[in-house]
Amino acid sequence: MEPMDTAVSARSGARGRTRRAILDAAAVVLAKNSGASLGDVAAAAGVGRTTVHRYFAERSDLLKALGADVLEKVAAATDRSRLEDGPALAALERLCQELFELGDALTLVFDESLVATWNWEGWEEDTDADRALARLIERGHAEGAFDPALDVDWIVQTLWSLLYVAWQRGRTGGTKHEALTLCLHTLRKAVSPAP
Amino acid sequence: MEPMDTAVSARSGARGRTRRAILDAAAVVLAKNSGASLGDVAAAAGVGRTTVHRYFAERSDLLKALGADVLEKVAAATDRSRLEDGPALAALERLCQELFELGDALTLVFDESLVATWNWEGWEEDTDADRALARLIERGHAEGAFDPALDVDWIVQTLWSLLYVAWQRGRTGGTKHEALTLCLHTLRKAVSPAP
DNA sequence: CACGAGTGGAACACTGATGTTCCAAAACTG
DNA sequence: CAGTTTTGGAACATCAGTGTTCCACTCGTG
Repeated sequence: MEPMDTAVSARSGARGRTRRAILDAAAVVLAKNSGASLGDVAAAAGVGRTTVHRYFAERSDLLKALGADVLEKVAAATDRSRLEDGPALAALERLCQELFELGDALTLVFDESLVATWNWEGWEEDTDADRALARLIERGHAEGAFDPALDVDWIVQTLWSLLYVAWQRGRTGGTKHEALTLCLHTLRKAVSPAP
Repeated sequence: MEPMDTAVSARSGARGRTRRAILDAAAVVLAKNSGASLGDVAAAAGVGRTTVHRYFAERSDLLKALGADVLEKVAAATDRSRLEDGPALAALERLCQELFELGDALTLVFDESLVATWNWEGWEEDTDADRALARLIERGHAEGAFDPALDVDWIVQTLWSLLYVAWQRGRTGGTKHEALTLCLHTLRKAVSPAP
């Protein structure tokens, strides 16, 4: 009855739930202010500051776990998108929709000072998700569905930045659905070959 | 003997130069890590920490001045772009080129925790530059040069995010010129009406 | 219901950044 | 070159965040 499979597994009921609460709260709080204190995170999670330290000894441990958590979510979203299926453009749009659901988590990927934390820890090597996306884009290029003037890296970065902007928009002004529509619409035109 | 005319004026030779050095260094350092210490900024500017305090009493004063400085630069870039002249798309591309030259300064605009600092200080009301850009986009809509599905705010945000991504690319990988080309190419397709 | 796991809060030492003061050295100005 | 301006650095008090320990409380689960 011990999951303990890969890196981060669901602990026994009570602990697992608290851990999640802290991680989720941290994502929300740190997305707004990457310099927020652990006290802020604790408050947002509805737990005591001591409890946070009980789960993550040091601040950097929390940040590292948060990074791993985001990575896991991205991996799951990528998986669900089945990037190998159907037309490349449609697959990219599926991925976009899935990633959009990650919410504040995707904001973290954009934070320089946050990413720097887990940058010097054997990271930076591409994940499976990164590779899958790269393969999709190459396929799109081969199929003539993607603009050949835009290299893989540029399309990846553009995708993320449009997601970021769309998420910010949903946070302040209009509907999330409307924001996603704009994002997809813009992305489609951006990656399609010039007419 | 008191300049103090408008907001930020050029002080007497020596002082003005030091002030600029600090402001420029702050832009570079804070762009990379918004939580950098004043000591870091001082070191990057090649001045003593005391000197920084001499020009900006509190940290928030430096941040505020930095914000004003960026705004000023954006205003100047907008001005140079002459947004009222010629086709809307061409004008937007001119603006894009000018803003790209701002370098690290444009990264600051993207930093949530930085913007938050000067957000609660009577800011947020649109500047002249904001209005000029909004007018340009509306003109583009009227001329049929811009996609009617994209509202003003979305186009503005997209412009800034593409600039951000392009600048990051220039910082790590390829040429600045190459990055700008990709940025312009993508922006053009993104804002043009769907075929 | 009883017992242990899980928790919150107070108290503490410690660290790094901040902001201030003072003074001697350097830089600029006339 | 004399006099003022500007500067760097040392020393200092202060403060907020961090990380630790301890103890009493309250869950939930058997």
